Amino acid sequence: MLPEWVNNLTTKDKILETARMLFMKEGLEGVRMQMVADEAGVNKGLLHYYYKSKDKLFTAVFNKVTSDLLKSIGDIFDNEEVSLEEKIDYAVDAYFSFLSKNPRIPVFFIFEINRDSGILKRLGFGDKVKGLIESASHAFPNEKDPDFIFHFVFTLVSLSVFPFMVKPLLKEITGSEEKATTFLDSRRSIVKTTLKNMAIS
Amino acid sequence: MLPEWVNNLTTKDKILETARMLFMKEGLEGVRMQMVADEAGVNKGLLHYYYKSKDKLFTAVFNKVTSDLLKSIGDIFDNEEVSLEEKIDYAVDAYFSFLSKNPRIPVFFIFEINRDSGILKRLGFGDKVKGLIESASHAFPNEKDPDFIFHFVFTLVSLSVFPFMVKPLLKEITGSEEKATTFLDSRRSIVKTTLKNMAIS
DNA sequence: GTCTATACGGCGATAGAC
DNA sequence: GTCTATCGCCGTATAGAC
Repeated sequence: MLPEWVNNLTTKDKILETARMLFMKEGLEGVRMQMVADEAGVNKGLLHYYYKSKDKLFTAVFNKVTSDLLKSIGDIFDNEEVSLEEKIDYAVDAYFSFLSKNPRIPVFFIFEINRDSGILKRLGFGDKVKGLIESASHAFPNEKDPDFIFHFVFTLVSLSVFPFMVKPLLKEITGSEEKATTFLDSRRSIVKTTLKNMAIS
Repeated sequence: MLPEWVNNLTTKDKILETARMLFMKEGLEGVRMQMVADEAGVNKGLLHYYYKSKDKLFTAVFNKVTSDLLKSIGDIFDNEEVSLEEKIDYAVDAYFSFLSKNPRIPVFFIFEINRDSGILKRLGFGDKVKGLIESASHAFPNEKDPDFIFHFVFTLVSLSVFPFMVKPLLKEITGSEEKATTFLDSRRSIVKTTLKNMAIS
């Protein structure tokens, strides 16, 4: 159930990593401390020893996940000075690749910000995103206005994230996991084309 | 907290409607039977009298929500024989309007299908969606191939639904509920333009 | 149909031995 | 640091009066 590499971590990190996987799938209230202990192969008492309470453990997980998420968006614009077309190809590929490796992050994040609307303020997440948009704008020809940049990135994220979030439905419609994955991949070129159309208009 | 019209319902429906609102925000495990009873202004025993168990109540809610969701997609293509451009305008406006009235449905639905992957099969939801895509395809000039139709509808839904799901983040970034709503509205024309570009290519 | 009282289990959390 | 035992509460569900 757990990936191999988790076994090499310290007990504290092993707990955090296990909790991350469980919380991402089941949400805060769907997870039992006993589950985390069992999955991680450690004693339940240790969870409280290291993280004090379930809420604190959850917050630690949420922080980890959101920092991964922010970094992933930052990374996709972090490429050399090439043509706009190439930048778009690179960005879409990078984002799809991140989502393939972390398919649960978007649903988790979106569920949580809708359930507990204060969480973004507590983490100062709004400012971090603003900084990120700022730096993303450097990837574009500077004649474009800020509003356009924001809409452009927003479209990129919408089109890339949504297919991964509805993958269970795609699996049900297409009839198999493989066909759903194939469809996901066929979306990639649609996203690229759509963004290129948007950039030249 | 509850809308006025709920008071006119039978006790059974009052419970269902209250449960729907709570489950949509908090998820299955985040809701207490006592909460539902208190919000609905009825006795907790009645919840079991009418719905037997929490799980059964939840399933009743999920059924109600998904049938609303399916109907909303069906409706947006249910317009007269006008030009493709007008159809797109109509479809986007109709879908945005539905989402404004039911902003929580997408997050709820997506969270649930990812948490309990068997739920779609149990409800026969895949077939219902396939039938819907079929009927949606009649809204398009018949020279288009089925794959294109599917991608087109998928793009429409992706671009429309995503902004509503991240509204708490938009609120945090823009600084106020009103500005977030304004941004949501500015997305509407982007979605229309994007779809028109896609249709003519 | 509606309400009260209560049974029963599960869960988060702590104390304390090793 | 790790493990066992246990406390106390909370939540679902039921029994039974009205």
